[in-house]
Amino acid sequence: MDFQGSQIANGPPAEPSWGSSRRPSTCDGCPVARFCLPSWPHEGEGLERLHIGRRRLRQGQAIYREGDRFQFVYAVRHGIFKSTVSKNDGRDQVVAFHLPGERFGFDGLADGRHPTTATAIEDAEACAISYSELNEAIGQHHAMRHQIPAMITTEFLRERRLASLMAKTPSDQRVATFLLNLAGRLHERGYAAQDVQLRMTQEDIGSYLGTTLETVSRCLSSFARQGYVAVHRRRIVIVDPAGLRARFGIGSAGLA
Amino acid sequence: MDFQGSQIANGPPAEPSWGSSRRPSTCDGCPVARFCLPSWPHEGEGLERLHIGRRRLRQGQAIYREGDRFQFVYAVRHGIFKSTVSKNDGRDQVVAFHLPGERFGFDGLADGRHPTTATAIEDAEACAISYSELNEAIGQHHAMRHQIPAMITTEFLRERRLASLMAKTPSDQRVATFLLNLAGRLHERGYAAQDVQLRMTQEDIGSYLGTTLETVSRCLSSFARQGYVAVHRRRIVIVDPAGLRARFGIGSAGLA
DNA sequence: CGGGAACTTGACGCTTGTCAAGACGTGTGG
DNA sequence: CCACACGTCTTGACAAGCGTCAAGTTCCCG
Repeated sequence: MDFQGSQIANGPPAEPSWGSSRRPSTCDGCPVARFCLPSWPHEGEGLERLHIGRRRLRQGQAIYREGDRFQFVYAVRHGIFKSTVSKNDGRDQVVAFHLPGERFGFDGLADGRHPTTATAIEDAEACAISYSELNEAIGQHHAMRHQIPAMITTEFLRERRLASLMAKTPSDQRVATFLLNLAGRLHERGYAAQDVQLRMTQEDIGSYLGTTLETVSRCLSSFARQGYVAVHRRRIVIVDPAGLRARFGIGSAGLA
Repeated sequence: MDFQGSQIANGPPAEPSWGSSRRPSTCDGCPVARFCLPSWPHEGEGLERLHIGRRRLRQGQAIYREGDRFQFVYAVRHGIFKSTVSKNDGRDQVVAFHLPGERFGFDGLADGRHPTTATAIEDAEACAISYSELNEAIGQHHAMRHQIPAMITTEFLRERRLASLMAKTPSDQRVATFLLNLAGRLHERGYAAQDVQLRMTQEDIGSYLGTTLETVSRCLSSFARQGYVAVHRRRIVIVDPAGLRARFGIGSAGLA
């Protein structure tokens, strides 16, 4: 059973029927709208006038690059994106993964330029929302005055947890936390909770977790030997999530 | 020469005379207003109606704690604050230091509760700004629709740089980056660029950098042996900032 | 079927965390 | 005013975790 199969067997529920078309029309029928939209005002807020562009990207293509002018914020429609910064030794450092329904690109707000490069790690699609239009909506719709800052903060707190995770934490615990968190986020999105298909390379994971691909590989092998998981290339079945959690003292809140 | 002395000799310039009292009256005569206020609208935006409370704290006192309801955002008037999260092993992890003129507390926006504890690491004073009032101002004043999100983003990007710094970076480079960045931030605020008085313990620094106090101490000793700095207890004179920067390939942008 | 990317596994050595002892400065109480 | 205690920092020795290098395997895609 590959990822496609898994998606069909245990994929996102059928799209809810929104009834009206109060939302941007592009969002009707979007399978992840319930993750992307909930923090937005729903009813008659005029949000349907927002222009939402679709961006289709092939594996490895960047949606914006470090230094690009900030114009849009993005929401993942399908596929997975990574945000990277190039370090002074020339190599890229992964600072975040973006799953379907998650938003990214806010980092450009600080000074009008993106400090990161956002790349599709597989064929993917994202919605581009003009920030200036979104900004106008803030003035017109009371509810959004709080929603936008909350949205930004939510996305950034994910990174603070990463920074906190990497401080003085053994690498096996980092990998375990990463794995359980990824499974949790995918589960929220309707995928099997214990059946994770990694879409990123171990090099990306290592970069994200501040370690090397060899260490990631060794940790996964070790988890498999101890019976916590079963690994078949990029497909990972978490046989004993509770045990893994207990082994490393990981609460259900983890890295996001 | 202690920190007080240094402050007098090379302290913040005399307070600018703002002329009008368009700003919140509390901000008149605030020595760090030019760092705290610039991203706010200045002229006739009605901001003078904001209620800004002063909070005086003694060393070690917390201004808010993990789990507290989010009501205010804060600006440092003087002194230094740290933000910490308690890890599952019971120990605290420092996630940020807040210098005079910097703002903190936005992390409560995501879900209405602060995920961190903010503590004064020395006798300090902060301004508390009601978030709901600030939020109202967004609706009324066009310029602020962008300023608030930009402010939030700026403060959070500082943490991303930390996360990025800690990934696969040797500890001496972390300490060097921390030192140069702290010196830079203090310099912007009118203090001597090469004369840093650490207000935090080495344990705090170690926690912040994901290492131990012993390693921090060893790095500082090593820098001193190599002639980059001169260390007298908590006072650090950066004798050769360019050399230190070059030694570790640190650009002028660093950890914030 | 061939080539390359991604992954696995082993061996070795350095970095750094841990434990421990001692020095220094500061505050407190007799 | 001195003595003591405590917090903070320094330094050393040792061990372990993990990064690096290297060789080999599997899988995917052309």
